[in-house]
Amino acid sequence: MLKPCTNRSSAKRSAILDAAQACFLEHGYANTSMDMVAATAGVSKATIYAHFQSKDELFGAIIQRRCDDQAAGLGALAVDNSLDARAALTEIARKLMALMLQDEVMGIYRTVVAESPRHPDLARAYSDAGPKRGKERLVEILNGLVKRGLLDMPDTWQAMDQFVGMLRGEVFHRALLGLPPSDLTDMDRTIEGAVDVILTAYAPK
Amino acid sequence: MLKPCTNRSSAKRSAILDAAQACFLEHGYANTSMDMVAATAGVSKATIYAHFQSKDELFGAIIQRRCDDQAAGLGALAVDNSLDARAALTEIARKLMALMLQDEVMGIYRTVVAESPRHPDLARAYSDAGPKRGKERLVEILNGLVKRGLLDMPDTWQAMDQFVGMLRGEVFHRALLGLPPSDLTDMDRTIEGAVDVILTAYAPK
DNA sequence: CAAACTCTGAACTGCCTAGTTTAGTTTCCG
DNA sequence: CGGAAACTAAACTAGGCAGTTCAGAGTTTG
Repeated sequence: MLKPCTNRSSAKRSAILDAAQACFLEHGYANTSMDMVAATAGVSKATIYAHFQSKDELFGAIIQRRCDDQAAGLGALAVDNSLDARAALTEIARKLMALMLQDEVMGIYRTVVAESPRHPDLARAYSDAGPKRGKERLVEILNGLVKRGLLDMPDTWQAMDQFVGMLRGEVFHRALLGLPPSDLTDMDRTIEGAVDVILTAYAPK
Repeated sequence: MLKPCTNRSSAKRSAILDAAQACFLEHGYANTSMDMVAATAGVSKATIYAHFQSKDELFGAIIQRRCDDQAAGLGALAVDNSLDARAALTEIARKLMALMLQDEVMGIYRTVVAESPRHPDLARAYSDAGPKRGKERLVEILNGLVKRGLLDMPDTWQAMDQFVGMLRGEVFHRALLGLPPSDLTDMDRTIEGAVDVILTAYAPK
């Protein structure tokens, strides 16, 4: 009864998740009603409650699914082994920025941040399944560059955090608040700047 | 009628703002009812509507007031002119981190981020009155260091953004999601690391 | 003291919400 | 084909919410 498992059923389940995601990201958790989700999914409200016990559980399922998708996208973060340090860092930075600034990703982040005081367990789950995995992947990549002697990082984890921090900066901040990007937030300049700083600060002796 | 202006009146007004801020930050905008605010403020709901036209306006007034407070706090960002570059940057970083990580500041930021899709004008007002002013102040300070020949920054604004970005990093991210700080987010190490990187990257020739 | 201003408390309107139930319909699979 | 599982539409419960209204009480000021 709770989680039907035929083909038809799982199709409906997906439709519900898709619709709910769209609604939650657009209107926020509290401003989304189950009727709205039902209408968007083209499904009756009873069906939603056949698949998910409550609005909360539905919300959790969406975050979970998004994290899985995002984790899959992290595969794209691989870097060609023949590149020099500058090219490799620039490549990573471009991919990472593109990943982070997707509307969906920003929307999820906003929603989780918004609800984190009321859903702390969910915030943790999101952080572990999403950003944490991404950061681990980045550390691996940087370690690769260090092993090849292209960079000299005493603490790869910290260097990664600094790199990501610089990339986020104003661009990310404006995107998070939904403000139009300004001249000062030109992405390419941000990337180039961050790469320059990292290269200078962690140049091999 | 709309904005009474005697002493008693303005005392009530403050009480309402204090209570509303506490409620909004704790429960979020959508989950806070005007009855809740009235009860917290020890005031009747009618009185709230005598001072503020709507829940939205009340919300806006809180953000505005917080920004003013925060702007006042930026005065504390002054730096002793006798300090060398490392000491000056460390000093700024400490003050900035302390400022950003206050519960109130984090709460406001979370709430504004959460509501930005539904209140874009408010997001802009917040950004202009809060973070933007802080960043301008920081640029001034960095320019001071550049003029004294302690740093060589081709683009002070970008360097500032990088500095702040590195400072935020994992610490800020965890605080925003309400996660407990981990070993990896030790504040002093973050500060020292960011200062090191900036010093190396922007050392005068 | 008295008029003008301000606040209170409670009731009230009209609407929206999560979640349930019911009775009837569609789809699937053996 | 027949029964079981899944779905639908709509009504329903029970409650919460923004915002209004008003008679009366408290406060300020001239």
